[in-house]
Amino acid sequence: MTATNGGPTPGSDATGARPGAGPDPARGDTVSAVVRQWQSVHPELDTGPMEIIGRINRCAALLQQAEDAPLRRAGLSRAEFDLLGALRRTGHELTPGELARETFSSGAAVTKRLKQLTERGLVERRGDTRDRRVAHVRLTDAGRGLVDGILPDQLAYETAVLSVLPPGDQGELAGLLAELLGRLEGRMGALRA
Amino acid sequence: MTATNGGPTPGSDATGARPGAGPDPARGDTVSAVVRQWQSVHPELDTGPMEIIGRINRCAALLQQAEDAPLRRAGLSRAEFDLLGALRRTGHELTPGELARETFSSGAAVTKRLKQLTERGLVERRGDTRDRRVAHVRLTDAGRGLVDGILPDQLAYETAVLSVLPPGDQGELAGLLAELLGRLEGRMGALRA
DNA sequence: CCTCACTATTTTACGAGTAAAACACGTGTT
DNA sequence: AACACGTGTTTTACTCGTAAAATAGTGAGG
Repeated sequence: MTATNGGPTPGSDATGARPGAGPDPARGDTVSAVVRQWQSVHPELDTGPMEIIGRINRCAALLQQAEDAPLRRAGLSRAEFDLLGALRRTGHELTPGELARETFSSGAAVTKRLKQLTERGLVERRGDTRDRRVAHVRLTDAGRGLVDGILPDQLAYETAVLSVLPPGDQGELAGLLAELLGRLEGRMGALRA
Repeated sequence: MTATNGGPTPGSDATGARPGAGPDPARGDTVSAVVRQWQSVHPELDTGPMEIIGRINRCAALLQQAEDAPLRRAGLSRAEFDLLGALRRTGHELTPGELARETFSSGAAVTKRLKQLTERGLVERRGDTRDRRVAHVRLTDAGRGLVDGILPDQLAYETAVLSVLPPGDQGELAGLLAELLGRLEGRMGALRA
């Protein structure tokens, strides 16, 4: 997964939405339609969680689809971009293990991506001199150039997509998501510990 | 996609988070740390979109991981549950094509899932009498029982996970997500049309 | 009736991720 | 020194999803 996104496969909703029928902008989103269906079948259930979780999942799916456009133009998947981005933003070499943690993916996935990115000349590896188990990965000049070239486009694209919401709402949304995410991450950390 | 990250597979964040270091509950979420890193490398860029898209992606990844627990106990993947749920909440038979649209997945994926679910005795199919190309799928009694048995657990689990946010914030978040999703879906629909 | 164009569904080939096993090395202990 | 154990990375076997091709069937023209 990309550092930023981490979506399971795109498009799984807790609720299951109705894309078939064209969305009616005046009546709300597809998730609210699904929730109404459930309510009419099981009126006794509290469908509150679907209104948040279903929408987060659906938004993630839609945003990802839209968002990948500038990346794909550069021939990169989101996962690959996240890996390169982790190297770029930390500014120093990272080991495969660190990259896996940084991009929320398995070590095996990182191994495969590094293989491809190395073949494409975007990253280089060198072995650690003290501990020969570990490798150190860094961006090549081409890799750094690619990231720096794509990032502005990517951000501009995302800005455009999000511009359907007024800036005030964007700030509020970012704040609420930060609160939710912070507490979820704390809780997960607590479970692990 | 994500402005920052773009992880397609589960867990991709627009920003690329730092799970390696334990999250510090007091200092914010992993996404804000990633955004700070980007800012220090490229101070001229507007990283605003990452604060929303990165967090949505990351939340989706975390919630899905947590959320799937009750499902897996019943031996169902999220995708399978979505398919069964679509049949349950609409209350009538659906064709494979309708199921694909309803669950936001490809027809091929639906074909595979139907095969498995049919073998497990959770759904049944019958051919249309007029148009022999189309099939009609319905839940068996076992399938309906399974969905009705799981759904309350699933919702209770989701309620517990979301309880890290006070109810007022939950409502606000649901509202903002509904607005975003409604407009995104409208825009996508407009692009298609 | 035959054929062309279109639609619904399934099949095929393949890409990408994961978990678990396999490797390859350090490190502490005796 | 030798061994057991832990850790970093890669390999293996497998699942699942997709895109595109193949299959099957309808319906309008001619």
